[in-house]
Amino acid sequence: MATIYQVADLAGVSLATVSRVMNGNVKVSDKSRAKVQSAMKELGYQPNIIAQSLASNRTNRVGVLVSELSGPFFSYMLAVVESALREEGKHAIITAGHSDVAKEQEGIEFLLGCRCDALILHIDAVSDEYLLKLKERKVPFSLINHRIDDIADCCFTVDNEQGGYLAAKAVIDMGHTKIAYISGPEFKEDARMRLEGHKRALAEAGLTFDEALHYRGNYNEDGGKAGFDKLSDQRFTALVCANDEMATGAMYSARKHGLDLPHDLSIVGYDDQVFARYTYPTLTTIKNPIAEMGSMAAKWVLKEVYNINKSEIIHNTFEPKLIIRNSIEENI
Amino acid sequence: MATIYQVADLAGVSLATVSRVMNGNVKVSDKSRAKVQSAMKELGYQPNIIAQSLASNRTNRVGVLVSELSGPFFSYMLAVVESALREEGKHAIITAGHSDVAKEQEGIEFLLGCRCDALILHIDAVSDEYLLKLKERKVPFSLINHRIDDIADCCFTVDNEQGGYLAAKAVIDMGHTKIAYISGPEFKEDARMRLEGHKRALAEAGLTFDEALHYRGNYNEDGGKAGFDKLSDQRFTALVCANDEMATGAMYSARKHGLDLPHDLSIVGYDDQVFARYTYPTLTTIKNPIAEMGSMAAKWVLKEVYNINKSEIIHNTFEPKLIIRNSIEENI
DNA sequence: AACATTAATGAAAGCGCTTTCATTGTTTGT
DNA sequence: ACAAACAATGAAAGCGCTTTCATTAATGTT
Repeated sequence: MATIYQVADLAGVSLATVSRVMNGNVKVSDKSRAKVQSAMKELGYQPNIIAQSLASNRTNRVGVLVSELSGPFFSYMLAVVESALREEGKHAIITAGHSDVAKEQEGIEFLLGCRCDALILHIDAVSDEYLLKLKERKVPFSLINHRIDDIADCCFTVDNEQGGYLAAKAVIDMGHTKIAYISGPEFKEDARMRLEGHKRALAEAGLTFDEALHYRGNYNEDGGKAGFDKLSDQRFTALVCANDEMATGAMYSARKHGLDLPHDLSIVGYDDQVFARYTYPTLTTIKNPIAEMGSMAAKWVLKEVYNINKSEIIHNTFEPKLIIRNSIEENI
Repeated sequence: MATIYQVADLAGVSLATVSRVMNGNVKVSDKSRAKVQSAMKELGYQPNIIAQSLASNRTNRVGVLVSELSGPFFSYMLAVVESALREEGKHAIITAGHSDVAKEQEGIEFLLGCRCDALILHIDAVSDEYLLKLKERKVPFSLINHRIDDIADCCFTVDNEQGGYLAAKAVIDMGHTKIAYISGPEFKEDARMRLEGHKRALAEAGLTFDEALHYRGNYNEDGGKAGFDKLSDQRFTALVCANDEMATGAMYSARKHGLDLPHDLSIVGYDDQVFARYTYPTLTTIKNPIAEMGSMAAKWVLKEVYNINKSEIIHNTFEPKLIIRNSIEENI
């Protein structure tokens, strides 16, 4: 593998000049540049990025931490982030936090240990204090799906409250008034916000939120099943779930209880997982703009850390969208 | 950030000794080791892995190329690979090949440019010659889901022929004799092998493979729809699809044609995608041991490239498994 | 034509490690 | 007690770049 010395030799210039040609931030005469470039081509020269990193104190690595690597949700975001970074010659180092404080911190330390220039974090568990302390260390990072007011400019969030609102409104608009809700775990910010939005939609329609029609789930399919079982002695014509997994669980239980879906019960999910198109009936749900958020977080890093596309306009909040399928019906 | 010099100073030894303590491959007296370790702790020393890479010519990076980052299939494998590597302090650099020759080559070159110590490749399009030439360059790599005889020891494949066989056998065992097949794209090795297995099962049962009951699909949902539409003028009681997407497409079309599933038609998929549990009826399918393969590929790299767990036994072929759900029924 | 600027270049230090090789100090055998 | 062998250590070179600083060449000014 050719080194910069060999290029310099062949081109008849010093290695400093070769370096300048590569980096392009200092003037080099056209003649020298031409000589260097042809020497590079002749040798098939590829700079050693490790040496570049050491000398420049820039690794061109961006650490990405998501809750799970597997699962359609995060992997889609990863795909977007990776390609945006790669386009600019940056490498994504990815890892998973598994929604656990210790593992998330360990993941962050791991990425820091990799000497990443910046991090893109989708965290669930780690505390705001930890993150604020992290901000004081030198590594820049952005936050996906989590907002801390003091550092709002690097936070990219979707309006979960609005999503919760849209989900409830979908069935309200179809004339439902007895609406049950299976919420996500209290400790998750998005779960709390979705519930807020749900309540707002009810209030706006002049309906009261009834705790008897509320079950606190865990975001898993089981939670949906358990939720429906628990709620089944109540009367309601629509059921809104805080995510798609729980919605499918609820569908399962509802059918077990002999309900004809969607006729006897309208169900709404949240997230627009891939399988939402395959459930029976196909699931009406809320789609979060994951790709857009990932892409924006990548742009933020590119802009703030690498000074690429300085003119790019960064926005921090994203709107969820209602996806109507067959799991809801007019209430007659 | 503390450097090795500061540790050496504080410990009162040379930096060579500190380095030896870190790497642990050369004898150091207990006294020195203790001094060094306490100095490290005191300074909160973390070695600069970039400098280590440069000096040792080892980056501890493993490049991983998959067809798609998004989608449950690969992301699950990624998750397994990443955690296996991370456990040994190696970093996964991931990228996607999008089943396209140029993009796959570009991805490989990108990973090579990252100075990865090894690659784990899930390729669809690139030619065997290219890979064999790659083998001659110095970067070791392993292949997932693709076998080249000359370098079989680094290839990790699932027996797709057997999978095709199992899928067909599932409906044969239920008494079906008129069995249609929607295959995957010819250029994909796994698609060809699944078809082979399908034929073998038919032959074994004394049934003849009828080209009129065969549609060449594209592995997408559309392909499944188109396939069923095309086949619908034929008579058959079971339909085997070369993947789950096409199976759901076929289900959709079948229902449009007024069939009652699974009563009027038994359907089998392949891959056991997450959504297979959510289709209606839930999909009988073939599960590939993706996680096992990913894990084994990671172990191979660890063993061959990093000399970790030398005693680990590597095996190269994996068996698919039939997952029975509700989309098939006895033929009466 | 003599001088002041500016532009382009090269020499060399340094990034933080690993590893070779020479040099100590220590043990063993006789 | 003394040479021979060995174990532990340190000095220093080197990995392939970037970047500062000094130097030389080119250009402009009067």
